[in-house]
Amino acid sequence: MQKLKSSVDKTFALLEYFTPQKPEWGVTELATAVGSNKSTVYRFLADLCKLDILCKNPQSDKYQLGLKLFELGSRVSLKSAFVEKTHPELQSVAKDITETVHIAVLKNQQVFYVDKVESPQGLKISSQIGSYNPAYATALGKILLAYLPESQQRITTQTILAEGKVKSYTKNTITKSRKLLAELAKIKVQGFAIDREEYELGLICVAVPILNQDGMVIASLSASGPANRFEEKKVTRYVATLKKGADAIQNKIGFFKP
Amino acid sequence: MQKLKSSVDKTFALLEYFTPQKPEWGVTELATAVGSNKSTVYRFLADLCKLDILCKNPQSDKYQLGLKLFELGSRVSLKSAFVEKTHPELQSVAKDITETVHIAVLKNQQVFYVDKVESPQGLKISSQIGSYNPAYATALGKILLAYLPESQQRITTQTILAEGKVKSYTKNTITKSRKLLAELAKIKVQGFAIDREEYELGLICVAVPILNQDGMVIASLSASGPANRFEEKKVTRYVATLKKGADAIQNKIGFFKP
DNA sequence: AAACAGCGTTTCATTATACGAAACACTAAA
DNA sequence: TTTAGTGTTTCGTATAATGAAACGCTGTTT
Repeated sequence: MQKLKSSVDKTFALLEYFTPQKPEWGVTELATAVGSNKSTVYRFLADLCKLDILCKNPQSDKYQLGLKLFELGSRVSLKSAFVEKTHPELQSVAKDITETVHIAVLKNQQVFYVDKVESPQGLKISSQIGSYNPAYATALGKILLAYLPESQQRITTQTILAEGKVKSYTKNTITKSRKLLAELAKIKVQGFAIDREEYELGLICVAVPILNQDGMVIASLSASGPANRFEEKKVTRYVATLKKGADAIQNKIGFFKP
Repeated sequence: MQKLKSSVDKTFALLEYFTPQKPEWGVTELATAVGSNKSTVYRFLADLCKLDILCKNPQSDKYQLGLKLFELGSRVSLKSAFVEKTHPELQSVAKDITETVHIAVLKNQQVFYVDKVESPQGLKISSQIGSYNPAYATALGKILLAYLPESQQRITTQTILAEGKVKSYTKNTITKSRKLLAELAKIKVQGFAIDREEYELGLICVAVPILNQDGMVIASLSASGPANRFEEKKVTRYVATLKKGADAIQNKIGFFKP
């Protein structure tokens, strides 16, 4: 704490100590933990308490995170804050692969496109941020399904493939429950998903998962383009690049709980 | 801002300006809004940005609340210990009733909104998690007051309705102490509270209590929407659904210290 | 093309405020 | 009663926050 210059830094450095593992702190113990003076820490805690950023647990008489922080946290616009963090990574992946890169989440059991960086090449897929695509017919979607907790996976795939709702977009589209579950199992083993013209003829897409600290899938990252540009050896390279990108994103937003 | 002494105060005074109504601020406009110097505000924003408490929207090039704040908000025990458990129940109640569902607690003698699930219908009330509303003018608040221990109830209602503090939000708002106490007694007998346009014209809200194992009220659960959708017979059904939800929540949280 | 206006950002001398050692006020145990 | 552990307050000193002004940039107007 002594090396930090601004009060803003010091304030949030203190708040960082209030973790789920150690949610309550007394003045003295926190002061020794941060290596700072008792009265300095006391003033910070008292100030933060006045603002409800912290509050005192009456039982233990120690400080803990307060309701104001809860309020401020609820105000954060996740979409913009999230994209803000991940967009640069998409850019560097797209630059490396030179194909269009997407990041998507599962929403209403469909693939929801959160952000994209377009391929610099002339021939590229058209897609719309904020739009939906079927989960069973896209690499992004299959990743999101594959990494679902098993209990959820069964229910979700059954709902998705329910009679009358399935559509064969191409001759490659997976429409049978057994085939899809087998595909999902395979995807989880190999660590990436590939969509070989299952949604649109001539279009191939490779996707990898983005997991949080608890190993839960929170999003998927993909590269997609015309089939002729996705030979086997290139796919291997793309997957490696995508994984690096997914790692970088995980480190930036690792705590995120959907 | 000029009257605030500590940097902690100044920091959070600035953050307060980032509301759902105005989530983005430039340096100059925020400086004039708080009545402070441009460079001072700039330094605060830049510092907060470095910590991810704020971030810059690349489109507008303005500052907005960042992911770190979301993370800190998620760490508040209220959220980790309470909201995470109760949210699924809110969802199922909201799905059944198809109106916006809120859960709230009493804080500083006001209604504090802890969580919500919005109505799927187009016309719905706007509310902000983490914000406050007057207890005497809302169904959620009247429930929380009605189930207070008698000794506390007298003091609290008197404080709330003290001269000069009461506000008639609509012609239906209860502002007299005797009327409010009678209303609270009635609520406790019938087991639910209803706010018939007492806070906002056109808005009706029905609420039931959530009690802990000791029979103490710890929160209230409500459904609210436009008056025309809350006919008498529907209210009866809503109350039944809310009570089922409240029961489920009680079983999940068992013992909770408010 | 030049001048202007409006931003965000940087600089730097001034001064307000954050700092820490020590004292103080409790509480609980020895 | 003493001791040791809290949280809290005090006050002279040191440092970090401050604001006017300048800077650099962008887009618009003349």
